[in-house]
Amino acid sequence: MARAATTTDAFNAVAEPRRRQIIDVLAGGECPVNDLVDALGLAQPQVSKHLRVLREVGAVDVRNDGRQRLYRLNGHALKPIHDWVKQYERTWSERFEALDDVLEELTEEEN
Amino acid sequence: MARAATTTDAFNAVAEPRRRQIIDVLAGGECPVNDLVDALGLAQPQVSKHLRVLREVGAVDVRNDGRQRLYRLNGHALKPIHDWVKQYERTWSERFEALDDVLEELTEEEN
DNA sequence: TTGACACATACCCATATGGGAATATGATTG
DNA sequence: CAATCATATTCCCATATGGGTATGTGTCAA
Repeated sequence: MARAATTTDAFNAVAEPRRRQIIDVLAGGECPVNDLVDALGLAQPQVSKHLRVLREVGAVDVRNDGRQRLYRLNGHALKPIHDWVKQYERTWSERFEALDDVLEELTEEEN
Repeated sequence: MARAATTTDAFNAVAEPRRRQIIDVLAGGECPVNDLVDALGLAQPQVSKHLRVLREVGAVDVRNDGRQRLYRLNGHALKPIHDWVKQYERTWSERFEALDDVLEELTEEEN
C-alpha cells in the first residue's frame, strides 16, 4: 500500500505546509483564490489543487461571487487534530509539570 | 516535487494513523518493539520502520536493554502541531464562541 | 559454538504526490 | 458574439511511501 491520500483526513491534508499557509491566510477572513495566489507566491493551479484537498476534508467552504470563488475557513475540521494532540500537552507544558509536582507531593503526604 | 518526506516534521510523521497509534501506546509508558507489534497487530518490520520515522522527527527516544530496545514517547515533538492547531480552537469551541459574544457586547456598549 | 530471540535493514512494487505547463470552464464586459 | 478575467482540470514526471518478504545484526542461553 502507498501513503494514505492527502484527502483521507485533516491530518494528511494539513501535513503539507502550503495548505497550512492557506488556512492561516483564510483565518483572516473569506478570500478569493487570487489573493491566496499572491499571499503564497505560488502558481494559481497549485493553489486551486491545494484548495481542492482542503475542501475534500472539509477544512474550507466555497461560495460563488461573480467570477470569483470565495473560500472560507471551516476550522471545525481541525478539531480531531487538536483533540488528539491535546492529550500530549502535559509532556511539554510547564503548567502541567507543575501540576504533576503538586499531585506527587499530595500523594507523598498521604503516605 | 513529490510529497514531503514523512520524516520532514511531526506533521508529516503523525499523518500516518499507525504512527499515532504507536504514540498512543507509548503514552502508557516505555515499551519494547514486540509489545507494539502485538498492540498494533502489524508485522514487526513495519513497526520498526514506523519507529524509525518517529525517531527521526524526535517523537520517540530509544534505549537498549539487553536484546530489547525500549522506546519512550517524547511528546515535546508534538508541540508545533499543538501550537498551530490551537489557534483555531475558537472556531469550534463553544467557550470561545461565548467569549466572542461577550467581547462583541462590550464593543457595542462602548459605542 | 550453536540456537533462539529481538530488532533493524534491504529489496520489490503499486500508488499518490506536488509542481510545471497547457488547456478547459464559467462569468463578465464590450 | 468575442475577448477577458478568475478559477478548475488535465497531463507529465521524479519521488517517497507503506506493506510484504527476506535477510542482517546483536544479545542471551545452553
